[in-house]
Amino acid sequence: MTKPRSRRGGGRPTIADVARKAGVGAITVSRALREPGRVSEDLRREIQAAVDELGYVPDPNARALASARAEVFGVLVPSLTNNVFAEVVRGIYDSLSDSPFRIQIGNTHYSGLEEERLLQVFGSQRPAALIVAGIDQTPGARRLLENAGCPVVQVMETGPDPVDMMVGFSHFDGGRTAAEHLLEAGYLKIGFIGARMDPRSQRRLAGYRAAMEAAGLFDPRLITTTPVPSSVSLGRELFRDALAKMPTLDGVFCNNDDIALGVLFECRRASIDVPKQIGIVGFNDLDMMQVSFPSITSVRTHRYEIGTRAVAMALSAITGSRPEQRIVDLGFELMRRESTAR
Amino acid sequence: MTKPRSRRGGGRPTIADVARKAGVGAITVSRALREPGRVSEDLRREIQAAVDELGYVPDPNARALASARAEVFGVLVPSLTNNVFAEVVRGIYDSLSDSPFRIQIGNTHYSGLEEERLLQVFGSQRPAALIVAGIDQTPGARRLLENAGCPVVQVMETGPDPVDMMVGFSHFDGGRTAAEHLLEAGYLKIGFIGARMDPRSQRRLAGYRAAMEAAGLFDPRLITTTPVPSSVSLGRELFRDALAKMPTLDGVFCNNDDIALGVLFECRRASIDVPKQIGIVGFNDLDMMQVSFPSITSVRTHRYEIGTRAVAMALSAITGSRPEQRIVDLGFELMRRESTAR
DNA sequence: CCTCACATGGGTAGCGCTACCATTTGTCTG
DNA sequence: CAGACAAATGGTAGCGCTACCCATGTGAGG
Repeated sequence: MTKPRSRRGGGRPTIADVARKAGVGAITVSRALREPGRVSEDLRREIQAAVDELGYVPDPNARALASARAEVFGVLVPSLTNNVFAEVVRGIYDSLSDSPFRIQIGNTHYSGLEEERLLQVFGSQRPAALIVAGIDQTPGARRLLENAGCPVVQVMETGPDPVDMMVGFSHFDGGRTAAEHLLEAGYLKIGFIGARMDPRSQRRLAGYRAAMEAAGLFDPRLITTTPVPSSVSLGRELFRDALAKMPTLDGVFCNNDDIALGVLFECRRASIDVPKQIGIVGFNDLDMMQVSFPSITSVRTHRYEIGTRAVAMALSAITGSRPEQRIVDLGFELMRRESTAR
Repeated sequence: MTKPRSRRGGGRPTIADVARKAGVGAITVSRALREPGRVSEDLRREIQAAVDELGYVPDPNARALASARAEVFGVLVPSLTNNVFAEVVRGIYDSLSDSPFRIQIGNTHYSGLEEERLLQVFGSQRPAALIVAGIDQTPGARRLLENAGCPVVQVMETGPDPVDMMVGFSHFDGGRTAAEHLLEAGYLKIGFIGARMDPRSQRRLAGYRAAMEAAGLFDPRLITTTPVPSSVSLGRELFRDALAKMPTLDGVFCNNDDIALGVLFECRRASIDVPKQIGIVGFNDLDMMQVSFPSITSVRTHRYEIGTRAVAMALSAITGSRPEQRIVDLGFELMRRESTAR
C-alpha cells in the first residue's frame, strides 16, 4: 500500500526529510551544513531548525561515497600501550576533537607486513590524511603511502626522504647526547641496555656508539639488548645480565625510561649506589623520572607536540596550503638529575 | 568521446571491473568475497584471480551504505594514556585483528557530555558494536546506546543494570579487599589517596570506607583526593599532604599504582621505612609493582582480558547467538608483596 | 532597454556496493 | 517422466549523499 519509507535504512531521518521539512532542495541542506556561507541567512536558520527537530545526523558513509573522501585520519602506531605512542595519539586526538574528522588507529605491532596490510585497509576508505610512526616503511608500504592521494605525515623521527611530511627528532643525536653526558660526568664503562630494538632504538644505539667510539671507550660487550618488549621488570633482568657480563660497569644508557627504572630498582636492591657506583640515563623523560629516588636523568622528547604538530601540518595540507617546512625537527632536551650527579 | 571510466572515483578498480574481468555478475563477486560458500569453487577461483590481478579492495563506505551496517567497532574510553584503558584497548585490537572489523576509538576525557557527543557521531555510522568504559552513562548517552541497534558492551565495571552486556569487576570489593589486607597486616591509621576521582575510584573509596568502618577505624581526615589526573609525581605530593594532615598515618591504599609509586619514592626520600612505618597498597598491579624496591602490594585487575572478553561477547551477539551470561565478572586478585609485609 | 556578472537555489546523475527477487540448471521424488 | 525443490547466478533498484551543471533573480553597466 504505502510504499515503505525506506526499505533498508533504519528509518533514521535523511537529508531528504530535512529538505522536505524546511521546504528546500536536498542539495541546499547539504550546502547549509558544509558551506554555510553559500546559503542565505534565512534558509540556514530554517534548515537548522529542521535538523534539530528531526535529530538529523549526516551519514558519514554516504558522504564519503559521494564525495570520494572520508573525513577520517588514519593513524598507524606500533604499540598502543607504549606510553610514547599513547602520548602522540593523545596529541592527535586533542588537536582533532573540534574538527569533523574521525580517527582510526591501527596497531602494527612493530611489523612491516602488518603495516602494509593496515595501509591497504585504511587506503580503501580514502582517508583525509595518514599519520604513520617511523620512517622505515617497507617498499610496499611506501608505495601505498605515496599513492594514498592524501597528506601523509611520518612522525617520531626525522630523516632525509619524507613521503610527504615529517615531524620528529633525531634519535641518533638523542643517543649520542645521553652517552656524552655520562662521559662528561666521568663515567667510563658505560653500557647500553635496550629492549625491543626497533629502528629508532637502533639509531639511539648508533648515537651511543658514536659517542663511545669518539671517546675511545667503545666495547661491544657493553651492549645488552633483546627483541622482547620493554618493561620495568625486563630492565632489571637486562641490567643483571649486563653486570654479569661486565662487572666493572659504571654507567648505563637505557633505551627507555621503563628500563631505566628497572635498573634503578635493581641497584637499590643490590645496594649499588646511584650515582656513585653507577650512573643511569633514561630516554623519553616520563613523569616518574623526576620523582624517583634518586631522580633519573633522561632525554626528554616532545611526544604530545609531535601529535599536535602532525595534525596541524596535515590540516593545512588538506586546506590546500602545504606548510613551507615539510620536515619539522622538534628536538629533545637532556634533563640532568641525581642519577648522574657524581 | 570515450565516456570517462569514472567521473569522481580515483580510478581504482571497482567490483564491476572485477566482474567484467572474471566474466560474471557484480553480485557474484560480492558474494564470493563475503559468503564464499554460496559460490561454486570454479568461479571463486576465477574471481580471486581477477581480484588479485586488479588489486581490488572493496570500498567500505559503499559497503556500509548499501548494507546499512559498517564493519566498525566503536570504542569509548575516558583516557588514552592511562595504562589501564590502553590495556583494554590492546585486548580489543588483538581480538579483532583477524576479523574484517575496523576499530574507532573515542576519547571522552572523563566527560559525560563528550561521551554523548561521540556516541552521536559513532551511531551515525551504524557500527557493528559499541564498547564503552563504565556504567555511569548520562541518561542521554544511555538512550543513544539503547537505540544504537547493535550489541553494546559496558566494560571495566559490573553493575545491576546493563544496557546490553557487561564485562568488568567490582571496584567496591577491590577497594575493600585492599583496606582489609592492610588491617589484617596490623596497620591502623590507613589513609586513602586518590587522584581523578572518577566513578570507579569513588567506588574503590567506598569499599575502603566500608572496611574501615567495619573495623571502627574510619576517619574522614584519612582521605586525600584531588580531581587532577593521576601521576607518579602527584602521588608524592598527595602523600605529603596526607602526612601533614595526619602525621600518625601508618598505611595508605592508593587509588592506583602511579600514586603508590609516588608514595614509595617519597618514603625513600624522607627515610620512612616501608613496610615498617608505612604500608602501601596500589591498584591495578602494573608490571613495575613487582619490580620496585620494596615491591608493592597491589590489586591485580584483568584489563587485557576485559578487552578480549568484550569483543568475544560482541562478536557472538553479532552472529546472532547472544551469550547466555550478559554480565561477566572477571574479578581481581590481591598480590601481597613487600610493601605490606610487616 | 538589454546584457552581463554574481549570488542563490535546484535537478539530475551518479559514488560502489548489496538487498531483494528472478532465472536457470540439475537433482530428487513419487 | 512430470513436478518439486534446491543450488547457483544474475538483474534491478536503491542506500544517502554530493559533484556537476543549470535556472532564476538581482543589480550594475552600457
